Amino acid sequence: MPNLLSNVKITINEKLYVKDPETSELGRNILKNSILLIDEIGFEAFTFKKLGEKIQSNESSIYRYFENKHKLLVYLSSWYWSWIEYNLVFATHNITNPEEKLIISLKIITQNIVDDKNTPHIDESILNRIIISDFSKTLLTKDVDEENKEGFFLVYKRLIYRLTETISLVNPNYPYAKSLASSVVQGALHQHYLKDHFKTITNLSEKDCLSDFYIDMIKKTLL
Amino acid sequence: MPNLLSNVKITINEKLYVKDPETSELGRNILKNSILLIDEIGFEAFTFKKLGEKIQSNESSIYRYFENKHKLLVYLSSWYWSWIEYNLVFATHNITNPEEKLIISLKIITQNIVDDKNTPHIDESILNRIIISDFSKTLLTKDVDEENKEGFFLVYKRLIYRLTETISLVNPNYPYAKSLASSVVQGALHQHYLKDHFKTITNLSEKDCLSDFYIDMIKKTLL
DNA sequence: TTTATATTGATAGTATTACTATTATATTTG
DNA sequence: CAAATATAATAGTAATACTATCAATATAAA
Repeated sequence: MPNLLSNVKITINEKLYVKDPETSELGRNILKNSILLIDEIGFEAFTFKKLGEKIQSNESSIYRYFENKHKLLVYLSSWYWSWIEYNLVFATHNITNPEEKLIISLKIITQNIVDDKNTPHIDESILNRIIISDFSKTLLTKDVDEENKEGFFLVYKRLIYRLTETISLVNPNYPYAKSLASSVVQGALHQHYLKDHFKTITNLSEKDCLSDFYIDMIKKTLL
Repeated sequence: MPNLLSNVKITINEKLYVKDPETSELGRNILKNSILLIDEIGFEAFTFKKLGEKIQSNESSIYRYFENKHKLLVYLSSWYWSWIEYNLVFATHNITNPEEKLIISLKIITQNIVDDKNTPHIDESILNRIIISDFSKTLLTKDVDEENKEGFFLVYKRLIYRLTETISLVNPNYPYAKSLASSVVQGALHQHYLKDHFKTITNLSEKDCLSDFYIDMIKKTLL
């Protein structure tokens, strides 16, 4: 029985691409292999020329899909957050108890990601590593405000709105719901990064689960 | 009466520079104006050539102080975190009540920064803006592990150790002291960034104080 | 005071990046 | 089959991120 996601196409802001990469073989190849190559050599060293070599295609062909690597990264990020949002909405659907809904949401947001076989050209577990290392870079630029106006970060913000609402459902009087929600989403990525590169300043390790930290913190903060 | 800091020279890891910029007029000029220029045009657009033009010096002269702009940013970050650490140690000195010490620490870490007149060539309030926008970029590279081994991030980690200890003093049984400490230090920068660019996903605004959010959260979490 | 040494400035040069433009060649569609 | 579209190949430009060399100048040591 296929998961619902196999019938749901994730829609991305049109301003992020020149030509929709989901509509052609080359486009999907660009998505798939850009994820692999960014993970392999890092976003700074990643270029369209190297990607072209990897997929045996031409640099100029890739430029017909994406204006530059920054927009490709924003595209991949939007894709990722849409996928997380889908999982969140799906997992919390019909859950009426606010506390339970919040705990499920926190788990979805903080969990280790495994590949979703319904999306053959996207490996979510690798994409997750890219998000952990590189998502911040999409926000931390001189053009944020313009790009934000263009809607580049809508999906990300919508995820945070959802979490904010769930927080407010649990405790309507808590005055920092938005800050708490954005702290969790961004902080979870950060803790995963620390786990891999700065083990001395995190309690998270391979074996244990990040949601324990956040569930404990948020329960105490809200109740 | 001069502040103690006017007599304390902030020492930076020697591997971060080719020639110590604090030892010459040109070096101090590089520090001062790199802060201004990065703030002005953003770290991505910042180049040694442009900095050379700004200070009426030569690109090649700047390379004699710093290998590349990444190391300059790590240098500036180390400087910033040293300065914060100094303020923290100074402000919590002789405070024996753990809770009080924690609250003072949180205020130092989350506060809005104003220029410290004891350091004429560094404008801390501008440097703070750079740290908010660009500090993450020093950590999120393919070379983190190597650079971490070289001690590039020691000052930052030491600040987090200090906060961790203070947290453990308040509640020795709390199991996530390290993650909580690193979340606060990193999260505070993030909330400041949201305040300036993503007002809809934070409760922080110009008029109110970020420490309220963190003090509330940490008190509830620890007690 | 001369000499040695270190510092800075000016210029040139290289490899790579981040593109744009053009033309040729496939492939698909009407 | 003709027309339109997508891709590949090549070339070219401006900027970046350096390195190397050499001259000019300042400073310190003999």
